[in-house]
Amino acid sequence: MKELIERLVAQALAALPAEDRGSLDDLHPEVERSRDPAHGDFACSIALRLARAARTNPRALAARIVAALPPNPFIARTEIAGPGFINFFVTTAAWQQQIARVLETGAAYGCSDAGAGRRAIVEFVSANPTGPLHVGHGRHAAFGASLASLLEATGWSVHREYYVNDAGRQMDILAASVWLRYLELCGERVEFPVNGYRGEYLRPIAADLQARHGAALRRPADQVFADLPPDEPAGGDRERHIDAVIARMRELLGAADFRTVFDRGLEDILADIRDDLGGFGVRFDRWYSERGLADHGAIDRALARLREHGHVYEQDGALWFRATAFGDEKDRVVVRENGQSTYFASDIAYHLEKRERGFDLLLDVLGADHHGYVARVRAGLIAMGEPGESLEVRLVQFVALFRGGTKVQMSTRSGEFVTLRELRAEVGDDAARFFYVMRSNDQHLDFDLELARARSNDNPVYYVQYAHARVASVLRQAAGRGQPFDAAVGLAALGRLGEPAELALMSEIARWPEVLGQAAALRAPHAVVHYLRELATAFHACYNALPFLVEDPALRNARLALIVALQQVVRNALGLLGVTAPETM
RNA sequence: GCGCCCGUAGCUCAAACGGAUAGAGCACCGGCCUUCUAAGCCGGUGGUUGCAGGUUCGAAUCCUGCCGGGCGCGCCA
Repeated sequence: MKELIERLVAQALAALPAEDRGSLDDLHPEVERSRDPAHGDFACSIALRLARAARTNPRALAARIVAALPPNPFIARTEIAGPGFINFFVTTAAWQQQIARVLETGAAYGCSDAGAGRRAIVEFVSANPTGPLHVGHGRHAAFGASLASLLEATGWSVHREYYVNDAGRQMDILAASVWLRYLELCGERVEFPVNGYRGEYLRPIAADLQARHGAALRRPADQVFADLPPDEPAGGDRERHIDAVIARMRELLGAADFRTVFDRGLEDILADIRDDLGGFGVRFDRWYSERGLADHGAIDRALARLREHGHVYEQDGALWFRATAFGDEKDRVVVRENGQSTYFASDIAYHLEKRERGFDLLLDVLGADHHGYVARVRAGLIAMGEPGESLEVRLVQFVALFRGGTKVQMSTRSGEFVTLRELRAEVGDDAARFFYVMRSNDQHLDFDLELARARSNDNPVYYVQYAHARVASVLRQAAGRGQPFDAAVGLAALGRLGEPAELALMSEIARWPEVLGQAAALRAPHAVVHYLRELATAFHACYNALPFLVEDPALRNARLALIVALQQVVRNALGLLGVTAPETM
């Protein structure tokens, strides 16, 4: 409906003399839902906007636009109100035909081709494979997955990717940690480094290693720790100590066996993450290896591009990228004095590689603590001759868990409730997916565990799912009475729908394409959650106000068509959020 | 110190590009089940949008300055 009115206004504008259109020819006729029913169903403020540029009276301009409006059977009337708003009153038939449209288009109702087939790569989660996902990653997963679905539903070609940080020091520390746990299993006495990964999850991985390789990777503990710089508890430095442990491990095992341990840790943890996310309904098209980046020469290509464009220089033995020339606050090292490329070099290489793969939109979902990284990577892209706007970053704020009124402390040490897996087990996947995207991604999220698991009317997930199940229940009742829903009869009798509660529900149903389009454009899955609540409210109100299973077959099937349409929209919207739509509750 | 994000009802949060009287949920108060699931509905109380200025027909939204909270400022990853 909104789209229709926008088209009508656009046509009216095109018919106006140039001086009325002002200089803003590209101005989109912005039609929005009226807040106040007295202002009609839709309102357009175009006259107010144009009046400034055209230096005319907005109300007079509005009158000229209205006069130029092509007649349309779905527009009952228009009026000019306030400073120059054009209010549109829609006919009942306009709402009714939306119901027919829902039944015709089904799962596609609400979808659009706004993205025009452009290719987007959505990178999200990308947590280091050094341990299980925690509740913060869960929010990234839920947000990223919903965002990807939103884009797909609005005509984008979407590729979902997880960047696996399988290189670098953190992974070496993981390998050393796995190995030390393995040595313990073999019977060695190990003083576990303060800076190692101390989580219990490494023990099964060490056991896996032992099952596969027996004692082949065992080395005496005194050899391992002989003459190492002391760890922190012994008055030393934790960083130097762990690095020395890693170096010793390499020395004692040799490159090949070091890699064996390293890969065991990486693969086991990655398998766990994959399984966790899969169970959470979050899937990726590709798990992109950071190591592969270097292997395929992507880093070299990126550096070559920077050189070509003359944006690097040498200083203090290192190679620097002139980031300041592209809006960053300081220049960045890309190749260290020791010849190794930096993490930043990998980052820009990865993003260049995304462009090489043909993506128009590089959408990164990152933790809020990574905001400093955005300007840098964009600078890199521009310097390499790629459009800076192709990179779009959405930051996800932190999650605080609450049980009842009290905050759940989330330190790794306390061993309390930290993993996504535990959260899923406690509240269920539906509630978790829903709650994670309930708030705008740039707001801190207070996740109320008790509310999420509550099987009560306070719980918004149940409230929405219940609307879906309730329709299913009504349909079962109808069938049980020997009067199953007859869509043909219902569609033919849509003209019978006109009660206030029915109109309100039809209007909400008609809003879904608007909500979906806007949620995708604004990258705002939370808008879908808010809509779902309002939609469910309109349905529950209708349920209480009117009986559906009435004697008159025409009216009965018309009402059933209405609630079947409602059910379809609830299913479509929940589906985008990765939440199930149950038949019974 | 510099930079980014945030500050809206008692609580948790909405409000695209500046639009009409700032909206929901929870909590609180009062009603509605012999009838399709009360996991529901209806009504009510509740606001100087952190503070002070500015821009204009119009500001929660844009600009400036302050106050409060979070995060970032490595040849770490």
